[in-house]
Amino acid sequence: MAVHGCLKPSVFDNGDDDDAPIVFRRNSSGSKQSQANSAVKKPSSSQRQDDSSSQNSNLQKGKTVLPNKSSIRGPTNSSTLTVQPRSSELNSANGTSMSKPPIGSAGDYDGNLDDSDDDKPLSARYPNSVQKSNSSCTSKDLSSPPPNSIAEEKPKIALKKSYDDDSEDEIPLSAKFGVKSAADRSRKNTSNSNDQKATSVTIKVEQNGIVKREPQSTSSLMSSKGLNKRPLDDGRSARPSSVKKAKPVDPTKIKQESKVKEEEDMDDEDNIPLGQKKKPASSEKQVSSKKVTKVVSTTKFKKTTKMSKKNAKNSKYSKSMKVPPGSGEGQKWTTLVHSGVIFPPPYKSHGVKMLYNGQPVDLTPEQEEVATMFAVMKDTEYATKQKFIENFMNDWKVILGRNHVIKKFDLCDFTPIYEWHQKEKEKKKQMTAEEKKAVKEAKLKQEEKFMWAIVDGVKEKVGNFRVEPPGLFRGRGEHPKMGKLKRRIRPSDITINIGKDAPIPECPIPGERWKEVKHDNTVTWLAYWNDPINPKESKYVFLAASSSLKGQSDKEKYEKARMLKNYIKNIRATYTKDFTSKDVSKRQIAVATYLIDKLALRAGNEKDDDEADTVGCCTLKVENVTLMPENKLKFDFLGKDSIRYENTVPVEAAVYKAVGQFQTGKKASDDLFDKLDTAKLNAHLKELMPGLTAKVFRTYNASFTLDDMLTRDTKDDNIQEKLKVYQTANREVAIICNHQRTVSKSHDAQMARLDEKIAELKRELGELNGDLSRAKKGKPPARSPDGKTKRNLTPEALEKKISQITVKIDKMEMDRQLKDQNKNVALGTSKINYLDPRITVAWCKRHEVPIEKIFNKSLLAKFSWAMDVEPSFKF
DNA sequence: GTAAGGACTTGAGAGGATTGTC
DNA sequence: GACAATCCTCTCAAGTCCTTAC
Repeated sequence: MAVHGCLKPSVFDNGDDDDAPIVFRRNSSGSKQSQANSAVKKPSSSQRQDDSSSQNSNLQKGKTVLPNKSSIRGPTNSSTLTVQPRSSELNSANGTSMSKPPIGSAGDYDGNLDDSDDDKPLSARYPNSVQKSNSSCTSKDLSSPPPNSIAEEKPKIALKKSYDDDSEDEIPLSAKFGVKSAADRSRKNTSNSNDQKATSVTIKVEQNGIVKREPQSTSSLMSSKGLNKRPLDDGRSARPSSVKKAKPVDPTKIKQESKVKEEEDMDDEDNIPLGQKKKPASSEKQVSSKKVTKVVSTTKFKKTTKMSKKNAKNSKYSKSMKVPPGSGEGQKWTTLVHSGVIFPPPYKSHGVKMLYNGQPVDLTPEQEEVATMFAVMKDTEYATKQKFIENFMNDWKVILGRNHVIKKFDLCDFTPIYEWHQKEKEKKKQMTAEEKKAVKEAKLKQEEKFMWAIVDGVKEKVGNFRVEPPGLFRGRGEHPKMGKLKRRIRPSDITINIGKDAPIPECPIPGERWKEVKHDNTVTWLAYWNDPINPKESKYVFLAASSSLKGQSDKEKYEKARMLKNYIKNIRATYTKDFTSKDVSKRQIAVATYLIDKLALRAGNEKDDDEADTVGCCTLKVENVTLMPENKLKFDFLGKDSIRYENTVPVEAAVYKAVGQFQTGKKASDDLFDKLDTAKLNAHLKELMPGLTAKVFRTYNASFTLDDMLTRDTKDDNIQEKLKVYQTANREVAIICNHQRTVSKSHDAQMARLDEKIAELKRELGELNGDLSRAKKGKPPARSPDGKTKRNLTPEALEKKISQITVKIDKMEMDRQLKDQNKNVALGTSKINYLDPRITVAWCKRHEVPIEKIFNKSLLAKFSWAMDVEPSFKF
């Protein structure tokens, strides 16, 4: 078929852009509430998408999947997915346009035309049916190299390479892509400037033997309240974040182990597939890696962490990684001082009596507290859920005691307490500004000491120093434990982690004591307690996102995703080959990896029965995937947070066939990948790239898409236009990652108001145009609709006014469109977790966009480590 | 080999703070 | 100044992935 016929596997890929990229995107407007709400008032989401597609050629030409049945997670959960081509392909007639900076330019990461397509997220690579419907692709094409007609339009070197690829699956990538070293150099040039900066900071650390502040430009962002920041490359960076609870180091062994470590690294190379072993390594790079090995080898790593370490070694940042004085293996800090945690205030009885069977009932403060927990949730959807009510009643009855009059939920009337609560809320709202300020200051004063920790002499913000108050568990989706009482946490539940020499935080509740005090410097948590709902699980108190420890970890995450770019071609070749493997396990791993790569699915760990029934890739059930005509797969399942994932995508014929095989003879509720779990999948991925796990693909896909779209679509426009480009790219990523949000209750009203305003402006514009033509004939303006006489303006003044109103209308219409498009897409999550901030910072620098327009104060602090990136940075 | 536990990241939503509009 | 819209921060649930124990 035309659709899948164009889906060329990477292994047959000619390494070029001829297989025009698409993004398998979700139609945001079809998501969640929109299906329920917008159907009447507006064209269907899919229609809208299509409508806009005709207007906005950049992103909107796609094939729309029909909206699905009603949402599962309340009315707000479903999302309609649209298979959309990326604008790059649309901008080029034959799909060869995935723009890249010229080879050797500062922004050129690989500088290799042949790799240009391989570097792309898979989701960005395959053409869709619409795009290629007129092409001559047939199903036969699936296993064949692309037709020459396409390849011919490429530079010759690319064409030649494509056929080399076909025949050289077993050849190391480095051999296949000898040109790569040039690209490496290019990348080196790009990134070294960053390294140098980081390194210079690190050297100072070493020489002084003290912790040094971050470069001025970064620290100034953090300097509010006199917060000092530790540079990220202060040495801890040498330790892989995955190293946990490692054994103490014997300093006498350090030198010896250093040597052993190097040898081990070399041995390890044997275990790495040939393709990666020598792959990007120019000799220059290898030398630098060796140096790093020596430096970091003062730390003894367990075998299992070596991958991570090698990962770090490959990272450009590893060059500046030094172990700080006094640190050991897996060590996260040397000294740690903090004040522990703050507890919620004890319950204060309000004395308002609820009704039972119409009669007021007496409750003890403890009983009343739980009743109040339920009463204040009266307005929420939870209060109507049977499971929630059932769990609440079960736990409340324990507190009420066997002999209490309250037996049945149906006879309970919580309204008096609910009304009391509403009044309290209103009272709070009615407080004067001064009163509110006073309350805020009092709270701040009380909490100030808990807000900070001193880590290795540097003051760092603590993330969540407040112990969670008691309440009713608000599990998401159809969580079997929703409504259960989350009891009050006491000091005796809490384990404190603090430096050995630091004063142990005073227990704030007289007569009680901490459960335990530990001095474990291989972890970053300051305190934890067991979750009362899931005692197997813990709640941790960590440093804030802006802390250096978190920043370091963040940086490593993005470097790992960036590294995937170098391996992706080989990985795709491997799984493509395995689509047809006789070994079912291998075939399942191949298909699962393909789906994770292509659709940015989560790994999907096994879940217990007492958790919400959600799935990820490895836990997909047969019923979650439907084979559709023309080699399409329809996915429909509840993912993380019970957010519905709905998508219909064309896949390669081999994948389609394999999925059909995996389903054969199984029940709807059986696992699609019965031979697979996340451990096996990740173990396999690690064979393909050090430290690679399923979630790295999400980061890679997201960051790559952002970088690509920003590079491609940013023009020399005004800031507003540039910001629009950024928001569009951000949105694209959010859709790929399935980041949804509930449509605001007032959305429709807001839209209506905007429409009104636009209509009013248009009416005004019409009048002005009439006045202008009258003015040009020397006539006075016509009376306004309400009969009033208007000022007699000159044609010039009228033209100016017309121009102003036209601009206003354009802006308003643009705002309206964006608002409607984004009504159910959450942009924040990807910005916080998936988009390498260096891409944003570099783009802002290149295009003179104030970074504050993109990152708020919190994000600026969180990403302080990325602020010094060179404008030429490429993901 | 696998289940359980531990340590972290990712995620949506609530509600407060700020900004815009009239 | 009042109100609405938007932005931002905080909260805590729910994931991932690693280590440990058996």
